[in-house]
Amino acid sequence: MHSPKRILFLDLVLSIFRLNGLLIAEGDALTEKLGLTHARWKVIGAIALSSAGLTVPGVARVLGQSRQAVQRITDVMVVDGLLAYQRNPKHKRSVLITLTEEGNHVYNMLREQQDPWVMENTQEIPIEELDQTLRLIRRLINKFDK
Amino acid sequence: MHSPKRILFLDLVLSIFRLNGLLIAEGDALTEKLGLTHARWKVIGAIALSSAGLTVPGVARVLGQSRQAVQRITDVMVVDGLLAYQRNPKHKRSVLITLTEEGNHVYNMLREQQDPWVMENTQEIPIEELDQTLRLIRRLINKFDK
DNA sequence: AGTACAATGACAACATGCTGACATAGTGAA
DNA sequence: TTCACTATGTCAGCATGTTGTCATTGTACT
Repeated sequence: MHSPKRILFLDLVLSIFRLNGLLIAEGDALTEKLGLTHARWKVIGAIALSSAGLTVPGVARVLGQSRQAVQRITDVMVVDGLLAYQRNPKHKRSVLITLTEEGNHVYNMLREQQDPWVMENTQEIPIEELDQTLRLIRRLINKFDK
Repeated sequence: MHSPKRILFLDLVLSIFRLNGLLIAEGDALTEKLGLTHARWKVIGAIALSSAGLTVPGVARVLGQSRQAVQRITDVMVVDGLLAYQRNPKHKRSVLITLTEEGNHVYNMLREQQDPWVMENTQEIPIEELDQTLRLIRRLINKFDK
């Protein structure tokens, strides 16, 4: 009952919770000067990693959040001039989200903060370990995302 | 600058965010019948696992959260009869949190739900992979937890 | 084409996290 | 003992997440 695997898995779950909180704090500290928050950092990051355009529900799916939560954030970011909604050729109502000029500028500044942060926190970690961890995380995501 | 490692790491960060949300949803679904939420079973788990008594700020430190957030949850759980505050011999103001009889019962039922859930979600995953992933996650936690 | 079902936007209610601020209790050093 | 500093409880404001609901748009099947 108290198998090593059970302990290991529960430990992993709690660690995910913990790391999530710490990453949010890191993201907030990192982007404080840019007027960003972790919620906005997440949205910008998701959009930046997507080659094709993303809609609001699309960002929500990437982040594993409700579309309403994302919509609230993007609406504010549009008002703030960081994002813009563009006509979606594939959907009349569901617009595509794009970075405005200012949004791009902020994103570049975000990158300037983010790059040394990434460097600092991955330099002693072999790329193979990152890759293997990401694969397991994704495996779990697929398990629960149904 | 868009190095593979950078992309990999940012992808990992976003995946952590996503898995965190999914795990919370899993936990909520798992404990729905017990009248618990993820915030509450985190607190119950922390208290149940502590041999010595825990204060509110103590729970906060274990979970890596603000004491105010924990205080709000425990106050409600005391009203609901799951927790009780006990005089703390070491501190006049900061009381100890204990599980009531009902709280203990709920914790045991939580375990009964949790065990098969863990079994179901780890049976095809080699223990070595879990272990390796947990080690990397912890490595990151230690990096950020200062 | 028509129709049932899914996806989306919009709004609301609520849960949970954070920080800030203030008063009080506890601790340790002079 | 006294005093500065820390820890705690408490209250408030706010950011961000969830679910629920409803109207509307898209999609797929007959």
